[in-house]
Amino acid sequence: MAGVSTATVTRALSTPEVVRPDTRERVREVAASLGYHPNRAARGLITGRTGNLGLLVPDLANPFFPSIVKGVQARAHEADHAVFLADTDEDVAAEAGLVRKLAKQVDGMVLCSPRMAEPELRKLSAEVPTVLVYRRIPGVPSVTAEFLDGMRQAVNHLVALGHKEIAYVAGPRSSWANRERVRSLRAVTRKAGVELAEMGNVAPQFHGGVSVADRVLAAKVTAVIAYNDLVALGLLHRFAARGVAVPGDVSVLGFDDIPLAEMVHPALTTVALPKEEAGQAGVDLLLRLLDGHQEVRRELPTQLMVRGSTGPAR
Amino acid sequence: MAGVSTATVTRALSTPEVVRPDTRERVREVAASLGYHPNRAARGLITGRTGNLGLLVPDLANPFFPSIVKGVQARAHEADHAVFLADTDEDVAAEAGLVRKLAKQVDGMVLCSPRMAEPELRKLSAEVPTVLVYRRIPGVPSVTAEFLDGMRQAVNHLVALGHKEIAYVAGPRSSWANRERVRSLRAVTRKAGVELAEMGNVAPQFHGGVSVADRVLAAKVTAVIAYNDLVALGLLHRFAARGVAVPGDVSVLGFDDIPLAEMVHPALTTVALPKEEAGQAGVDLLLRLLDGHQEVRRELPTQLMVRGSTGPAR
DNA sequence: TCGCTCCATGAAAAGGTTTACACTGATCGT
DNA sequence: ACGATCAGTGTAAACCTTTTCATGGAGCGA
Repeated sequence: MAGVSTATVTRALSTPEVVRPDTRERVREVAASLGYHPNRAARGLITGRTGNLGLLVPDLANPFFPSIVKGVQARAHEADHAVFLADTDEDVAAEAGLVRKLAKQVDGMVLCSPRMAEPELRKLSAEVPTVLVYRRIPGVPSVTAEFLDGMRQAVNHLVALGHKEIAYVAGPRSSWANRERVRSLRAVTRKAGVELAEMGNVAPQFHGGVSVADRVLAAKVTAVIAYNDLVALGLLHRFAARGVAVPGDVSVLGFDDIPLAEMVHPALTTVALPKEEAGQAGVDLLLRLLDGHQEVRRELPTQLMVRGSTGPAR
Repeated sequence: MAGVSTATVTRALSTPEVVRPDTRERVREVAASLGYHPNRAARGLITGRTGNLGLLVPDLANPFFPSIVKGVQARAHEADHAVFLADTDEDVAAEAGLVRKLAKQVDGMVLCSPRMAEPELRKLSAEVPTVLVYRRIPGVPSVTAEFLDGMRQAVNHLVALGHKEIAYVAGPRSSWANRERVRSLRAVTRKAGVELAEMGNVAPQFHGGVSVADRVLAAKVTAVIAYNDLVALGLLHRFAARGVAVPGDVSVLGFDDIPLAEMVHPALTTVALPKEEAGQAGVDLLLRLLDGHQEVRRELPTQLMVRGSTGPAR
């Protein structure tokens, strides 16, 4: 319709600088008037790039993840990539299979804090360009946050309030994030001369916090740090039911800063992890990886959000 | 490698019954040992089916939607389809564009309560097979819930508790769901002889509830039904801050039954809408639509969840 | 034994792009 | 005025499947 060959059409659209300006404009106008867009499947066939990214999350119902998905989504669309989403429903066994299935149709994958074992994950990352979000494995590009610094802020805050004995409610043993948090917390409390009572491991969910709340009280601590906000909310819930005042009797501190943290009463003091930013950074790293660059790792800052659930020690 | 042509390979894998059993097995073994899987893009080129579905949600940060996404996701994977996710960030203007971009790469789209204007939506559904979730438009397949019945349960519950004057905090004017809820609520309250005070419209979010809470109190009602749970939680938050007892002074009732509803104190009484089920049903309808069946509409049941935020009228 | 049917398989086209290569005409230097 | 260069464009192959059509051989009835 523009009186040119298909080759010129393709050039006018994807490498505009090589066609004469008037031809280019004509082609583009006709394309627009026809609503023509190149078929991505056909293009992928020859370029080897699909323009699609895969994103894997363990459980979208955990409010931590939707924010990450949003970040990935937004950044990917900016870069004109579409996003395949897979939710494993915390099914570790299914994870690898899902990734492999998706791998065929994408240029690369963003894996969001998978529980998968390290060797498996490493193998996967050799098969398909992969970026890890909130998990770190040597040699695999990853986005994480400064857990150590976050913990330091949290503990310093509690110390400043006069707390000397702190409980930590641990998350799943197989979770990398939990191991990191424990490690950071031990280091920080040792340095601060604070006594640390570890308990758990609980499921990283509301009911996990509910189930461990009574043990926390029995430990006679004046403050408790939870693996994440959901667990902290579970603690708050059970404390309220037992008539334990927060922060009067015990201070509660979470991790993640999910939206709910602000909505409950008392609002939850928590260490905010970058979520949308992490998703965006994940996509950035992945796209750069696809372009041959080899940026290995990015570590984002954390920020203590002081709200109502922490106060002076009893 | 199996000593057969590509044609036989494709047959052995996709229409096994037409090749001789021994050939079939040989091909399959070789395929497995090579880790061969047909390239979906190339297949799509000729079959016209991509095996991909598109899913559009207005805001993944609204806890109502992740559940739906999970449902869509799960059902799609069962049917061996992958899911493209798009989050419009409540940007109505971008919605149609996003859908059109995605439309090229998918067999069909599940549109989750889009704000888009009806004519636009109708046009879109002519361009690409479409199923609407939580929105109904004549002639377009859709999945909704029995709002009227849900409202009846809610109002009957309040009436049984002795409430005679009820406020409704409306959601966005452009939202179909809001219009439905208002319509149902008016019908039900009229029949029950209950006085209805409507206020709003507010954003369907926590801060929407916070911002309207004082007006609700000023209206001197004994119970309030919120557009959705987030708004209800906003109300609870502000009531708590003002020292208004729930349900002592005022009963609060939400809509949706998002996970948070159970986690706050007092736990929120709410009308549960099927979420995962709606997502699954959406995929079911879409797949059936793609097979030429024309199931037009599905309406799922709702269920009042009585929790702590409602009690006898003051 | 002949001809027919039917089953299993192969050859080739088709699907919508991109890209290597070839070609044309104009510009430039001499 | 001639050849070389270069910009702009077209031709055709390639990407990886699926599917239509053709082919060959076996089985069967007469």
